[in-house]
Amino acid sequence: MPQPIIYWIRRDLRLHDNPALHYAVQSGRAVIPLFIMDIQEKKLGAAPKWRLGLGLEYLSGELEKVGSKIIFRSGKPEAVIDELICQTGAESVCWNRLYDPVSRQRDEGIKKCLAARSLEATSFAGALLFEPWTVSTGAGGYYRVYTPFWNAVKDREVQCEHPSPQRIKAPTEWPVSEKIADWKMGQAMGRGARIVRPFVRLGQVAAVDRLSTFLDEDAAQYPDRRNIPSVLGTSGLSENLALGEISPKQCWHGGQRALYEGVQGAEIFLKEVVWREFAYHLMFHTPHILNSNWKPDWDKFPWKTDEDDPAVLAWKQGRTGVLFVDAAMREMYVSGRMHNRGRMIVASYLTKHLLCHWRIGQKWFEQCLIDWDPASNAMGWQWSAGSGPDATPYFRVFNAETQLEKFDPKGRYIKQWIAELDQTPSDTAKSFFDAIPAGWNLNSKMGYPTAIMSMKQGRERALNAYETRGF
DNA sequence: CCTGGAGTTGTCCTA
DNA sequence: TTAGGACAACTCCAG
Repeated sequence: MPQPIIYWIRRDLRLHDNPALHYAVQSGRAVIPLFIMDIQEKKLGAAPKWRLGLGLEYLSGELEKVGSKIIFRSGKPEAVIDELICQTGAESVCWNRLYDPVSRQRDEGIKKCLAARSLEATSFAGALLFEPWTVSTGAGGYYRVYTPFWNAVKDREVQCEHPSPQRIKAPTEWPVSEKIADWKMGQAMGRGARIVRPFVRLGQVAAVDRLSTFLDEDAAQYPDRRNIPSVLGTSGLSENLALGEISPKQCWHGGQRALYEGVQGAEIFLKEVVWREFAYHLMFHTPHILNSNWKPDWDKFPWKTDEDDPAVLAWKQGRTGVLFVDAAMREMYVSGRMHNRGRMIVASYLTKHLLCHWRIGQKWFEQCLIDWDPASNAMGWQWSAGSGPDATPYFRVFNAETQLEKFDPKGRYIKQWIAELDQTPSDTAKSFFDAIPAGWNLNSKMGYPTAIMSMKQGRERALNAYETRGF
């Protein structure tokens, strides 16, 4: 009997269209699915960490249906893998690739270590349609602008999906596993976990189900409804894509099918999937996008960096007195997500009206979003702030009041998330006060705050600062 | 190397 | 009421 193979699980919590798992199963060996709690996972934001824990528990259940399970271990990945190899006699390790600089460096090191001992280490493209080094401009560089990137990939052939394994061969004896519950991955969520839980779409089955419903029912109205924050007009799949509960390939093929059938919103949906690819393209080629101004000139811009600034606190707490901003911030706290339009508005407000550094917003999103993704989050914030590639022009300052009239004329979104102004507040709006930390000392009886910064004055101040930005 | 068209998501003023 | 242009300048990218 051949020696077992270790399948290292990272952000690919699915059985369907999982190239590394497929490879492991096809090898004919016994497969040992392994998840490692290493320093990177320990440092995840509160909501993403909690959500990852839920995803892992679900995946473990899925694996059990086909005769397998997850071995949970904590420690440095090299050491953990080494130990598991010793304990099981495995001669091979496989995984789906990640593209952030820290993971890349780590994985490269592990690959070298294993190769030096004549052990097989194989990695696969499971998280992206178009890996960053396979897309380049005519001059051979990477893309800095979305539209040419889109044009470069839109007609590419995308490989078929890998089928789900019907059965996964188990080792004759399972190695010991830690208990994921002991890791307390939801600890930092505090009492928010109970509130957010009903909003989670957990696991590959629900994700595929949502993709089908979206393509069959919602995609036709996607061009208009995706901009309305009070309705589910988007696919809402970011949460599942972030953890690999659905693959971009599944989205791509589904979208292509809809396009072929003449569904109105199909192309926009495909473009959105490619925006995710573009974010990874940028992160791969310019990793500094994650933590400093992509355009270094912006280092001179006088954003406020004090995270304890009362304005920053008001922004985080959804108490700026600007309805659209506050509704969106509360939506994030209660549901673990935020509508795309909300993200643009709160980001414009923080960086332009309040003149606060985009890093403050980026870090807060990293704590709060269950669909948090390093590449998309960084790109989005830098786009809003103006410091990023292909960014919005400096004079484009969102007016949260105008936006409300345009995209929420009946006040439905506000009713969903703001309790104070309402005789009979909605349950979601009330639940905000149950989700937030008790230390914030807020309750729905406090009255809605007056605006900490007027739309007009904030706009003028921002335009001034951005015009004389000193470079 | 040069050239020219284009660049996710807005706002405000004017005619 | 509505439609169109200004708001900057620059970089990107294909040809």
